[in-house]
Amino acid sequence: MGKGESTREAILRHAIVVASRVGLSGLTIGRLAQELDLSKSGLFSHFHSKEALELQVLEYGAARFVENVVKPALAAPRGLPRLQALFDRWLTWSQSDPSSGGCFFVAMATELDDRPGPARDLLVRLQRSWIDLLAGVVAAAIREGQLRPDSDPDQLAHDAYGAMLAYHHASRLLDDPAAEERARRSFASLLDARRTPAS
Amino acid sequence: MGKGESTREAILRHAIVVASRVGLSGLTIGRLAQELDLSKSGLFSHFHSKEALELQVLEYGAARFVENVVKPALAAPRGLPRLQALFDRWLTWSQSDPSSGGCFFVAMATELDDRPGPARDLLVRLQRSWIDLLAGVVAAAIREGQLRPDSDPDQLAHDAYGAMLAYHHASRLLDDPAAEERARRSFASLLDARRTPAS
DNA sequence: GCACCGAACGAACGATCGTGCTATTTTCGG
DNA sequence: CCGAAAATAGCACGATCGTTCGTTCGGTGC
Repeated sequence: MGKGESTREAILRHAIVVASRVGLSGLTIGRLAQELDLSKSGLFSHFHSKEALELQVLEYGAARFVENVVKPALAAPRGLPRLQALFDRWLTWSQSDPSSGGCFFVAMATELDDRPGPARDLLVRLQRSWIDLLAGVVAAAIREGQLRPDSDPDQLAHDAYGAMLAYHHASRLLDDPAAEERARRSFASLLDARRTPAS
Repeated sequence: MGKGESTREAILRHAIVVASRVGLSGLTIGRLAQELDLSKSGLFSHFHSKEALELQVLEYGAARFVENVVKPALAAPRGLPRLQALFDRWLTWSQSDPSSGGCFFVAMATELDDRPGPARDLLVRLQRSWIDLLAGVVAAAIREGQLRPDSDPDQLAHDAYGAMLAYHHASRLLDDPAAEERARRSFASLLDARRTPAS
């Protein structure tokens, strides 16, 4: 890995933390340069435009999400255990180090939902594939006979996302100490309502 | 209502629409002035500071929410009907006119959750009182014997908020045409899981 | 008719935004 | 160890940010 590549990664790593807190529009070249002890132009030359920086931040975030949430959870046996592992990792990711501003993608989702452009398009693709992944694991759990066959995988994926968003809201805005417990309860209820009697 | 008061209200009315889309930080004095055919300084003189403008926008949004969601729903008989009316009105409010950027408070919540200051403090108070109101109506439904007595009102309020956030995400970011249907289903499931056999 | 006041305007401020140029330094293969 | 290439710095630009100041204009009370 050349020098340029390593500083580029350092930039992106820090940019994610900043963007989680102040959004992509609040993510400033000047601020980024100052906090990383670089010159504005030196940092800028890695990306050639603000928009390219934003896209790379999104892609880097997605890569980290796959690395820390998806990949480890896929080690769990398919069906319900894998679904539970995904949710657990997801929750852990949302907490992450306290310095980080919660789940990066939650912040991006509400910022970009009204801002057309390549960044929004990319985020939509990423989020769709994540929800589809969730729904796929749900479908597997149905095939395994762990969830009732009339369960709607997309609806469950949608509701699981809602539980995460509610957790984020309660935890980060309202400082509710019971937020994590509530999130786990929400998710457990979603599963219980669909569980087969046998399982 | 004097001249000043009426233009101040026109400013706030438009500011809410803008802020729903681009956030409070994206809400610019210059932009606001341009879109309302005022001079920057003329508009500014109504508020004396950007922060005061932000606070008034939040307060104005809260007043509109109470007017359009809370007050009409309180006309429904207490207990479950009132809870359902609140959710229905809430959903309608989130859709509102298509020009508006979805639920104003959803946008504010994720923007301000990592930005300490008076604006965040005010928003936290507003959101807490809204969730407490929801929980109160749930508690009434329990006393009425419509929901099982072991139901946790705070958890249900929390989950209802999650359903709204998931709706917002699916509808505004993912352009999911089934978003509204999913939101209604989510909320119905929340109630069904807690309904008393008799009701 | 004169004094006053609220409302709005135009111009300017320092700061910061993203973005180009041109040097200068640093890195690294031969 | 040298020279090409990559990485970074320095400086400047037009635009826009929030904010301040002095001024103008229409209306209202005395």
